[in-house]
Amino acid sequence: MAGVSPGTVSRALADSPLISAKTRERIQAIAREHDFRPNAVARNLRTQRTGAIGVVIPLGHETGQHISDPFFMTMLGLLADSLTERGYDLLLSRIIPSDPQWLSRMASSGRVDGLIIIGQSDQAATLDAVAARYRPLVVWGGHVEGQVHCSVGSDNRLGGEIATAHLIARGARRIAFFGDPRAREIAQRLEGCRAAMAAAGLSHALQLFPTHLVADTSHADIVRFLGEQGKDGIDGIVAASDVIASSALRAMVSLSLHAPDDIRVIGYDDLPIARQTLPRLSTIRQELTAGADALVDLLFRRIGGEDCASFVMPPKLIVRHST
Amino acid sequence: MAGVSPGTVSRALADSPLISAKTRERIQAIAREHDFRPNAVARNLRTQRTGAIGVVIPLGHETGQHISDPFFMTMLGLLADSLTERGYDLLLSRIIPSDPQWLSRMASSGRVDGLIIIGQSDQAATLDAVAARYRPLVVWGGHVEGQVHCSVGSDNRLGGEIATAHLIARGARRIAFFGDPRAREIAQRLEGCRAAMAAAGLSHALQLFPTHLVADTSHADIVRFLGEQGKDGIDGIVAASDVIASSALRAMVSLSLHAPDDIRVIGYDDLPIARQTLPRLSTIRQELTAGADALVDLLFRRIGGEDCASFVMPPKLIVRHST
DNA sequence: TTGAAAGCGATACCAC
DNA sequence: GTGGTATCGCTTTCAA
Repeated sequence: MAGVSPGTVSRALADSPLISAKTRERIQAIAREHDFRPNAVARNLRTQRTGAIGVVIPLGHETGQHISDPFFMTMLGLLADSLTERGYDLLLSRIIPSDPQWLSRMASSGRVDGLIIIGQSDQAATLDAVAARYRPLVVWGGHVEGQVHCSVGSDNRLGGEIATAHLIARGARRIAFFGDPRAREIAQRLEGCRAAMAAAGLSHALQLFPTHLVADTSHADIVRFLGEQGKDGIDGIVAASDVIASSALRAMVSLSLHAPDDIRVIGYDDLPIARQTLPRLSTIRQELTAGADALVDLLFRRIGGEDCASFVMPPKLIVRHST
Repeated sequence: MAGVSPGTVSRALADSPLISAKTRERIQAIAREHDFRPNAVARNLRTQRTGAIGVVIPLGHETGQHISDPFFMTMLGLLADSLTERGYDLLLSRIIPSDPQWLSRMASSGRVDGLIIIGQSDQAATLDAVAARYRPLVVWGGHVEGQVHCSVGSDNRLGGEIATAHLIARGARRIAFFGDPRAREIAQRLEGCRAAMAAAGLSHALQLFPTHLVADTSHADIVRFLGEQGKDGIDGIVAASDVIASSALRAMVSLSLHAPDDIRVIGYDDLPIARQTLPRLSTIRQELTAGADALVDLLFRRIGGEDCASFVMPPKLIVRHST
């Protein structure tokens, strides 16, 4: 085309040092003129790197969930900022892991240089299996003893315990836990909740209501549950997330139940929405900004070959007006 | 490996109909055992399709902006839902178009099957140039006569006019427009604002304050501007977005200015945050859900070879308590 | 400093 | 039905 070999063109366009300045100039000029641009896919195939990080949201226990869920969006935004800052793109997938191969398919597809999984869902075993062979993998979620995959998240058990103890301290006795314990983080929060109830001698008074995470479908269920229970059935709700808590608060309004007088409600996450409910939501704060930074940081350390442990952050009680 | 040719393996794993059931079974079994997974990048290279759509946020006029901006995140979530529903992944890039090649590089990199651009920024000319040659491209933003690229967005000029007319109807006379007109949508909103002022014989009383879109850096500027103006300088603010409006409301609080009594404030977008300001924000609603669906729909029609026009949605005045 | 040629890992066409 | 083989578009040794 320009009278040189493809190899030379490649070098010229890559600003390789082992090429004369004038041939480089000439080739770049011609490339610009015919606006030629190297095909990234071919380059990826050859170099075995892509400059993209896969962000995946596994929905093992929850098929209806949308990416536009406030928690995911918050996390996603933070990850996007952090990754694009480092010059990486994000490949976003929502996956319903019907097929147990879902993760290793992503991992060895060659489309990404690393993987960030948001939430373990009910796939902790799969994550462990893949993590054993695929290094550049980090997970937002709960940590347990002996876990193979590297995770970042708050101490969910402690968070659940603090939340419940707070409700008890405020006078609640008949408490319901709203959340689906098939997800590891939720299971840990429930565990903490149980511990706090036991410590107060209230083990018998805990009800588990396995709300779906999906706001739309769960809301009707919540209304029904609260309708049946009334304020005589329960006087406290430990919600596994702010989204669930805010749904519960709205349900209470529609049933003329008042928070905190009739039922005290506490959430988890401290998303922006927690400040916008009526009454404003007491909750357990997770530092998502720090969490996202840690995820990205650990991921790149692992890409670099380093081996690094999970990162567990302390949860923090935020008292507002719903308790 | 299994005693057959690579071609046969490929067919077996792709469930091709021209292969015997038993060889298929046998090969798939072997593949599963050694957990072999085809390399997607190589496949992409050969088939020239990737199953991914690029979503890019050009920041031509605004380098500090983050993806976690509420408008982007809302739009991104809606697009992600819609695209993943159709089995496509999202490749998310934040691009600062210092290099005029930024778009065509993305387009012809072969990494994506189509491109959705969020906001024209100041790159409308580039978009037109690329759209002339690259079909699968749709843009969120403003539409102008003779525009080459296919866009989806609200009628920004009309929206700006409605917003301003509303302020005037509420008694505002000395109005400031907050927004950077280098972005096409903003320029159109400003144009509408000017028209409404002219219609009321108030052309002389319009001030333009070219706020940055970035919340952090602009806030201080807004405080300074409002401090200088005071309530005698202006009695109405037409903000180019809800984010800017909410920043203005907070600035007013810190200056002991009251909305709507001292200064009436109206936003644009009707994001969730508009309902959470104090006082709650009057604004011009854009139907983002419909917009995202339209973007995706038009994109796939264009990928299918169809030619389709821009889509302009009617803006709608939402009156709350800030005006 | 440049050219030739060997892959990267699949798919698809063409014979058999 | 299945096996060979060219090809997708680039990068990168190895020689010259």
